[in-house]
Amino acid sequence: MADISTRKVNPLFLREEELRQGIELLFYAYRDFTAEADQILDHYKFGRAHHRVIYFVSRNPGITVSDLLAILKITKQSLSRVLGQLVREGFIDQKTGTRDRRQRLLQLTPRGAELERKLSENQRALIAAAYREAGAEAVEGFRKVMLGILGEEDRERFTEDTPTGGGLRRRAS
Amino acid sequence: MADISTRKVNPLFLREEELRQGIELLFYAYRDFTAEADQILDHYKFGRAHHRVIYFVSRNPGITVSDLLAILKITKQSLSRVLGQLVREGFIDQKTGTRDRRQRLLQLTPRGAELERKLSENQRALIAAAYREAGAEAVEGFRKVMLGILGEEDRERFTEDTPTGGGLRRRAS
DNA sequence: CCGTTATGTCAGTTTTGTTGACATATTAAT
DNA sequence: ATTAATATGTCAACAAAACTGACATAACGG
Repeated sequence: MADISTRKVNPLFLREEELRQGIELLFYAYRDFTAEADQILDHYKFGRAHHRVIYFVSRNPGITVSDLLAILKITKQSLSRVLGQLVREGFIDQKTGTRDRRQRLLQLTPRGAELERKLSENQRALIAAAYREAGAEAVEGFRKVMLGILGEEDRERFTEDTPTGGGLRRRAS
Repeated sequence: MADISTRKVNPLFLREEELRQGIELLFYAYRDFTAEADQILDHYKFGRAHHRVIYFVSRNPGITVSDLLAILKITKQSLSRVLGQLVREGFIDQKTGTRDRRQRLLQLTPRGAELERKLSENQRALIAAAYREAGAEAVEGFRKVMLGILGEEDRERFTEDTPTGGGLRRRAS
């Protein structure tokens, strides 16, 4: 099946080495990308999970708990722990929905917004530097490939100009 | 504050949005990319940590424990747990170094190599599909941006044609 | 011989995830 | 109006994967 000679015959055959490099690029980039904010989080005694919650609440003010769960793909018990901490310590605000009073709409408090800014500042700077160095054309390629890697369900988040939560379609449930 | 009209007035707005998309592309792509192999690993009662060890040992046959630690950036106690399991269950082989008999050179057993192939097959297929769909030019852009994101120390791994461990320079220690 | 290095191990802790069961308030449907 | 479904929360137990700190052993290098 994976005969070496295929390489010469089939121009679409992607070299093993090229693909392995792709795997490793993802590993190293993600490792170094997340390492940035972790130091700041330590200072607040928070972890990466708190960061993700803060980030997506910031991106989608007024998001419901279940929509947040759909994004994070974790259990409500896991979310509850970190979300509870963030609410108790005054970084996130819950207000009962007006249309549906069962919902707890989430939004950052000023304090939460300040932490969010501090956290993503580093990451934006890192991305910005990489974008600047690589050039606009490379960025377009980066986007194309990344969109191909992530699941179809989430792809639309990047094609619309509404933020993450705006176009949240209901899950199969 | 975040008035929609800002977009027309402030050229930094689009930039901000562009950078946030970059952050999210990394989050979603990594989440979905790793989700693939996790199911196979469950079957062996292994986790993502085992996968990383298997992967990098495969890429760098005869790698030392400390070089592996430098790549993974975890503590030796953490590594010891998963590495111990992999050795005991016959996926990885340790042989005493000949030049330096303190070293335990790591390599996959046939069984380990089989698992590695099974695991990365999915990931390679995912990358391959994304590459193929995006086109060669986009792939070059992807590589450029990713290299800009990951730390300078690891960048050389991708410029040489030797695999990951080949050019492992000594750490500052 | 002695200091350093490479590796391993014991013990305890933290973060972040999991399952399963159950409780409450609210909405929607019959 | 009652009942079923939904949105959320909570208790409890557990597991994976990281951490710190302390200590042990073997081998290298001067």
